[in-house]
Amino acid sequence: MVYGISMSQSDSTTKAANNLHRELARGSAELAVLALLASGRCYGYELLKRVRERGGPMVEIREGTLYPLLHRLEDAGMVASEWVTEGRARPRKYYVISGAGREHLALLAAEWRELIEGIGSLLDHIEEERS
Amino acid sequence: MVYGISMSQSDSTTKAANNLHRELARGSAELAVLALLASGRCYGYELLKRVRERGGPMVEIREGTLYPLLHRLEDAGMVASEWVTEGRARPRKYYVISGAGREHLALLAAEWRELIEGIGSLLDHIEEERS
DNA sequence: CAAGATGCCTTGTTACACAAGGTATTGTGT
DNA sequence: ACACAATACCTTGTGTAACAAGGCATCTTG
Repeated sequence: MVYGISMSQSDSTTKAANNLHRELARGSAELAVLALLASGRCYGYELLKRVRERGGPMVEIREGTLYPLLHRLEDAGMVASEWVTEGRARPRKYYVISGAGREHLALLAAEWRELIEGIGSLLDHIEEERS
Repeated sequence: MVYGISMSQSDSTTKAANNLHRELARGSAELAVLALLASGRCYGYELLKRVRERGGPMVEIREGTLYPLLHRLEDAGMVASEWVTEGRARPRKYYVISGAGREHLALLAAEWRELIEGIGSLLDHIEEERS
């Protein structure tokens, strides 16, 4: 009505409410993957499982997210990859973090801490007002 | 080359490294705005200043981000708006958080805590390996 | 022999963040 | 009087990550 958009309110409301939690975790996939690779080399499918085990419900990574991410990181020189065939198993593409990758991880982790602090201070503020 | 974009690799590398910190903070704008509005009504320009003061360097919000966000929140019923003209000053559009907005804020805050925990457990894990 | 797990990948869609631009008023410095 | 910054709202176009959905191929299990 105000902006002349031909969309019912219930639709936009539902959409907004359902999808928003995805936005919060945006960009965290990169931090998660680099953090895991800092512990040792992994192949893609392995990363998917590890994130699922240790990352909790908000850090889920899908295949359609992970593989393009790994390719971006490799193009940027943050990781290197290597195909490994063990015995009769299917070939796996192992990823290893590079020096630049570790530096970038340190930067990302620092920014992550700053973000936590910033949001935390905004959230703490409501608590004060309400008490 | 890979994506058909006429961009040298050094450019794309630089770009990736520089812009990634924006991705981490993605989606946090909504949480920040709702948190501020939970303390009391605000107008847009005021929100920009408050986030700058209390949000820290990672929670910066630009005008081109804030105003569409407020409109989305209003369309979704999370906030209500009201034009107020005080004396001879320029009219201000005040936003007030709604009941649904508070519920949504609580949900977002809970998800935020889960995200912190998940990423935290992944980051702690490297510390262990390296010690 | 079918179905699921393993393991890699891509294309198309969606949604947000932002740079850049616009409009208009008020206050400040010279 | 005039320029400039601050106030205060807004939009369009571009970039990009996340994802759903799909594909390919092998191995294991019922």
